[in-house]
Amino acid sequence: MKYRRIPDETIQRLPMYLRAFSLLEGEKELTVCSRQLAVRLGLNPHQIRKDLSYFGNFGRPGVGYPVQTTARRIRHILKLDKTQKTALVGAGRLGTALVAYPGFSSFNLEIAAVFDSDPKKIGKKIGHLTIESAARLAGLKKRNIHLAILAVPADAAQSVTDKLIKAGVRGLLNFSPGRLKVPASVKKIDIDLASQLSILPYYL
Amino acid sequence: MKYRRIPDETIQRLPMYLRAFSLLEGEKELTVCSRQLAVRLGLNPHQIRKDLSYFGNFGRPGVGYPVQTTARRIRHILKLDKTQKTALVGAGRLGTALVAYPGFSSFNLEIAAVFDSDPKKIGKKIGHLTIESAARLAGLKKRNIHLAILAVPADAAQSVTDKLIKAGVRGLLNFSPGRLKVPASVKKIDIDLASQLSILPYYL
DNA sequence: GGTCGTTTGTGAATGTGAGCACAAATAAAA
DNA sequence: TTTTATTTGTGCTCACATTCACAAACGACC
Ligand SMILES: NC(=O)c1ccc[n+]([C@@H]2O[C@H](COP(=O)([O-])OP(=O)(O)OC[C@H]3O[C@@H](n4cnc5c(N)ncnc54)[C@H](O)[C@@H]3O)[C@@H](O)[C@H]2O)c1
Ligand SMILES: NC(=O)c1ccc[n+]([C@@H]2O[C@H](COP(=O)([O-])OP(=O)(O)OC[C@H]3O[C@@H](n4cnc5c(N)ncnc54)[C@H](O)[C@@H]3O)[C@@H](O)[C@H]2O)c1
Repeated sequence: MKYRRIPDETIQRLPMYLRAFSLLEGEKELTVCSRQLAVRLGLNPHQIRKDLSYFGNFGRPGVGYPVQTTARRIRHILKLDKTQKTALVGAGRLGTALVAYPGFSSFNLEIAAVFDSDPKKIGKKIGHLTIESAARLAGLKKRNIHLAILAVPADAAQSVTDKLIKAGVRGLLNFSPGRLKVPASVKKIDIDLASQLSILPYYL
Repeated sequence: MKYRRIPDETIQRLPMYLRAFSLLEGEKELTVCSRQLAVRLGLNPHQIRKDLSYFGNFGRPGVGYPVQTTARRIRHILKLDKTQKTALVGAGRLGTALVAYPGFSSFNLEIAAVFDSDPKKIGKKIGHLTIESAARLAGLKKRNIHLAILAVPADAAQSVTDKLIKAGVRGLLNFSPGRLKVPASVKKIDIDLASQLSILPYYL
């Protein structure tokens, strides 16, 4: 396999593939071909083959993809073969919903720390985690946490982000609306729920 | 202006433009040029001009875009000039966070009904809304609600979706993971938070 | 060992969005 | 009125993701 630039779009589809392979793993399937997988996921078999081929030869012609091996390799590519700890900042309505969500663990993702600035919330338990003061954000590097979820009000988002980056965070999932400035070395994903919902009426 | 197909990407950027224009409206600005707007939004002035030009001539050369008029026209395009009622199905952790979120109203979006299947929840108040039985979904058409947010567990998602569509819903914001089958006449937007978070470690 | 049906991997073709350059339009100044 | 400084709108080009087509690889069966 020659080197080719890997499209961001391909990376974005990997979790979907991983979810499918994990499911097949549970069903004790040994192999799966791109056609079956495409039906399951509602997309094009060519796309799946090309996506996977960026990372080397996963499958065997005439057979398909070995379920267990491929699942493992995708986990490795996404660095999900080790549990990835994530910090959550903002223990508000959205934040508490996210902490309680069990669906992250199947990807080996773990919310390992929760921060808030509200003195009334600090020290309270949220699941098995204790809400910490935002002043303690600087300690994230020592705790080996390099990812963060941002669920604070928009006007606090930039200052919290700056602190997070200073604390060594290099991946950010941002729920607050409005632009957030981050250096190029930090990967940021924005989820603007109001904007997403605003799109729907257009298609009515 | 000649007819050109409008890219989905353009539509997806319109809420962002609308938010910026609404803000400028509040600041009593009369006009804004694509360059200023681009700085604010962190993107390319050419892109903004091209996007807006799909919908006719918004701006005046040498001056820029009239703030109020343009805000109004974008609202009209997105059909946000009238309040758009939305149903929420699944009054769980995520659902309650969404109902309480005040950020939808600035787009003229309103969560106008909440449904759940849990008898213990039905009848309870959530904000100023009363949680209704999922059996009452069929009444959505009469209540003029054509949009829905899906915040139910994955295994209930498809059956609820089918009911929603039967009830006349034509736009869907789906938070449950896994593929959801909908007819082509229905616009569906998937938000898979676990997948999004799974992408971050790759870039570490 | 040879043939046949199946499935992968990948170079090439296609389609589409983003970026660019410039002409036309506008306002303000000369 | 003419000139100059801006800024829009848009055809064109470029970059890139998706789709296609086919050769090579593989297993099964004879
Ligand atoms: N709730 C939703 O459904 C929803 C939907 C879309 C977007 N959002 C966005 O998500 C973010 C959070 O929303 P929410 O509804 O949970 O808000 P919320 O007000 O319920 O919670 C925000 C929390 O952040 C904490 N906080 C404020 N400043 C802080 C700081 N500097 N450091 C640490 N913590 C701080 C507050 O104490 C509070 O607990 C907002 O930006 C909002 O726009 C929320
Ligand atoms: N909580 C999160 O932060 C989060 C994150 C990512 C994705 N999600 C997804 O969002 C969805 C909801 O998550 P949640 O954490 O709020 O779950 P939850 O279990 O807290 O809430 C689900 C609600 O749906 C109701 N419900 C179940 N079946 C129903 C039916 N047939 N009709 C109507 N209501 C029904 C339940 O009674 C419950 O109140 C899930 O699909 C989940 O995967 C949630």
